[in-house]
This record gives sequence, structure tokens and C-alpha cells, in this order.
Amino acid sequence: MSEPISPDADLAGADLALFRAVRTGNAFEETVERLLQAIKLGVVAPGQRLPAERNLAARLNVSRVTLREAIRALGDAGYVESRRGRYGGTFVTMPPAGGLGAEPSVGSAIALEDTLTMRRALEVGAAETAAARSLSPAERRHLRARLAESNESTMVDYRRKDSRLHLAIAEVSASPSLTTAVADVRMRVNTLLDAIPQLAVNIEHSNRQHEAVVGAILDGEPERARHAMAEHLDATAALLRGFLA
Amino acid sequence: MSEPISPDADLAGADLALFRAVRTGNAFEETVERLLQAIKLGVVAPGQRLPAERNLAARLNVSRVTLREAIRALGDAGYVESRRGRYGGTFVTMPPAGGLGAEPSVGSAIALEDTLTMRRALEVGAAETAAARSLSPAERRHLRARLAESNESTMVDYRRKDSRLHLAIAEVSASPSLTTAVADVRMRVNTLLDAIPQLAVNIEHSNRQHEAVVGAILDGEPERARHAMAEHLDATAALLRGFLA
DNA sequence: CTCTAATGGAATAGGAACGTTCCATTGGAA
DNA sequence: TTCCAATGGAACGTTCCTATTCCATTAGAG
Repeated sequence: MSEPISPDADLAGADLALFRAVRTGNAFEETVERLLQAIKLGVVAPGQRLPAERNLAARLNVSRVTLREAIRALGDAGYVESRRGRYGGTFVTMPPAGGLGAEPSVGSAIALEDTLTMRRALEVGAAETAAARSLSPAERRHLRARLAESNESTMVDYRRKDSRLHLAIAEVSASPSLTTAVADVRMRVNTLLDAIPQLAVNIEHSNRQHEAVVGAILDGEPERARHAMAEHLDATAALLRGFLA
Repeated sequence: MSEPISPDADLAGADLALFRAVRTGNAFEETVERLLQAIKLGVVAPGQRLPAERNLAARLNVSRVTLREAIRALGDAGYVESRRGRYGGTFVTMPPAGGLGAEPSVGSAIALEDTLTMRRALEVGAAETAAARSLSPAERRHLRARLAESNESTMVDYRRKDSRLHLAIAEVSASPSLTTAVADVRMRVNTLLDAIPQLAVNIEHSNRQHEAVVGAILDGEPERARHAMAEHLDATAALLRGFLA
């Protein structure tokens, strides 16, 4: 057996957050998670190709062996398909219909509030920051394209288009840290959203709020953007609390 | 030699943030960083003891061997001292006088704006969230204690007390994710602050703004708390931009 | 004074991840 | 048709990290 460890009389309670895990799980699982994130958030759409293994492995700071194991797992789950040869690669197939493979574990109430709190801070901040910048024409187009895409979306892939829009708003804040943080918290939000019914009326409501947020950002009005985003997120939060709390 | 990798024609530019590194550096370096964070942010003050190695290793999800290597490195650098025997442990000594061992690498201008943007979103969000909650007596005391501590601080350890106050505000948002994110970005802010002179007039200014923020939180006024925190952070940001940009 | 529990210190073996090198396949370019 | 560059596929030795076990030291309890 291993050595016994005594019950730890230190730690007033504040350090709980500081002395958290340095490495979460193994490299394989982390890599699978990262790739799933890119797929589920719509960064690589169905039919599109992932970066080549050698490139992607370097990007993720993971060995090619580990990356290949992760891709193999995603292939078995039906998310991607690999083809050899020049102009080959690993392509995203249609997501597994019926939402199989998703864990229905709906975490605790604390996790719910934690996610919603974090999301509010990050996305409201991103909207305000984006509106305070002077956006390039390309950025304005990108934003408008994502907005249109999500407005025209059908219910089946509304989730992905919605995620892509929120991510686009984070992107035009021009802060890489903020963008990755928004992507991370959005994944957590999506697992929550998977557990509640998708109502047409809510989607319409969201679409209108999206218009308001993007409009304020394009008009360069930080206060209005912040307010619109806060309103949007609070509505979604209320919905989630209603179904999950 | 290793295989050549071609120049990567994928990646429209948005995925830069998504396909980031899965594991940053090795476990040893990460552990050192984490412990330094706890020390520099004042979570474990000089004279206080770190959790026992067996406990801490479990918390950090790192083997005891790796943790010990990290502690050894911190010991060599003069940050901690270890004593054996029951009621022994690893204690924080006075921080290395003169700020030795700190890398004066002042990152790029992009990194500066990234840090400041992220900080603004997180800390403003934390202040607003904290003010919207109904705080327990213990939380109110904690907040007031940290405020007093930072007000009375001398210039030599103002940095640590200031960090501790900002962290305390994040803590009373009751969101672990938000707390750790604030701690992380605060470390980045501190490396920036290390590169500029510490002026008494700025400290006085900060103290007044701290009063305003904590006051609004204790009074339960989210709007006022958000505004006060934004003002405080913008002042610091302007200072940093002035010296570093 | 003796015992004991909790701590840091150290050695060993095993596994996970990595870097490197090569092979297999493919579609366009020459 | 031939060639070739870019891709996925696979094997091998090395390094890093872990888990386990034991030792050494210390201050309080009995």
C-alpha cells in the first residue's frame, strides 16, 4: 500500500483555487478534448480539413504519436476521417447524429454558477473591448458573416453557429488570452445547453439580442455593447437555471 | 535530422487561439511557477508553512518527486526553507531582497495589451459579481482585512498586499474559475509592474480607489463596483502603457 | 524517558510521452 | 508516363514523470 496522508490542517480556504492541478489528466485525453473543442465550436466545419499531423502536433506541443492516438479515437467515434497521400489529411465528418458519446453529467449547482459567472465576466468584457477598438474591414466582415450565419441557421446546427458567433466576438477583442478563455468557457456552456430543450422562441430571442450586440460593436459603442451582451447572457443564464437548478 | 514540415496552408487565423499548446513546458517548471504564484501573490505569507509535501503533491496532481524538485529549486533561490520532523514543513522565508531571479523580459506590446485586456474583463467582472452577491460576515471581514492590510503597507511589500486584495475580491465572487483566472493574470500584471518605478503618489491613488471598490462591494452595488474597478484598472493600465509602450 | 505520529529525504522500478526515423499512399507537376 | 512532394502510418530508443517503499528527524503525548 501507499503511505497514509494526514488530513491537512493548513489551507485557510483561499488557497483552494491557487493550489489546483498543474496537469489535468494525461496528454491523450487533453488532446482529444482540444480537437473536440475545435469541432464542436465550429472552428473546423464538417468537410473541412484539420491541419496536418506534423503541424498540429507542433501547435499543440504534443508528440505526433499522442496526437495520432487522439485522432484515432475521434475517428472511432465518427467525428473525423483520415485520407493518405498528398492533398490528403484528416477531415471532419458530420457530427455523430443523435448526440451519442456526450456525457449527460450535469455537474453540481456550484459548477453551474461558476460557469455562468465566468462566462458573464469574459463575454461581457470581450464585447466591451471589441466595441472600443477600431475594427478592420476584414474584422467587420467576419463579424457580420457569423451573425448572418447564425440567424439563418436551422435548429440542428444552431448550437455550432451560435458558438462560432460568440467566439468571433471574442476574436475581435484582439486579445488571444480572452479568446481562448471564451472558447473554454463556451465548451462548458455547451455541455449545459445540451441538457435542456432547444426552443424556437428562445432562438428567435437570441437572434435579436445578437443583432443588438454586434450592432453596438460595429457602431463602436462599448457601453451599449456591454449592456446588450449582459442582457443576452442573463437571459440564457435564467433559462439554464430554470431547467437545471 | 527530423522530418521537414511544410508551411501549413490551413488555419484561416481564427484557430490560432484554439489549437494552442496542450501542455506548457514540463511538470517541474509548471510546479515551480505555481508555488511562486502562491508566494508572490501573498497567499502564503513569509513565515507561513506550505501544505505538507504529500498533500500538496496530490493537490497539484504531480508526483512527490517532482514537487520536491520544485521546492528544492525555490529553496536554492531563497524563497523557502524546509525543516524535518513532526510540525516541520516547508516555510516561506523573506522574498529574495533586490528582486533577484526575476527575468526582466518585458514581452511585446501585443502581450501588454493582451494582459491588460484580459485583466480588465476578469477583474471588472469579479467586482460586479461580488457586489451582486450577499456576502457572509466572514467574507466581509476578509475583504476589509485585506483592504486595511494594503492601506497600511509599506512600499517594499505593497505589491504583495495589493495582489492579495485583488485576489480577495475575486474570491468573494464565489467562482473558483474566476478566482484562478484572476490569479493567473495578476501574475502577468506583476511582471509588468516589476518593470516600472513604484511611485508613492500612485500608491495613494490606488488606495483611494481600492476603498471605492471595496465600499461598493460591501454596499452591494454592482454598477458602482464595476465602475470603480474599471477606473482603477484603467489608471494602472495607463501607467503601464506610459512606461512600457 | 519513551513512544509515536507527522514531517522531509531518498532509492527503485515501471509507465507515459517524446523525438527520430523510416515506410506507404496519393494526386498533381514536369 | 514519370517523378515528387505532402500526407498518414508505424517502429524504436530515450527521457521524463510517476508510484511505491523505505529511511531520518523532530516535537509533543503518555
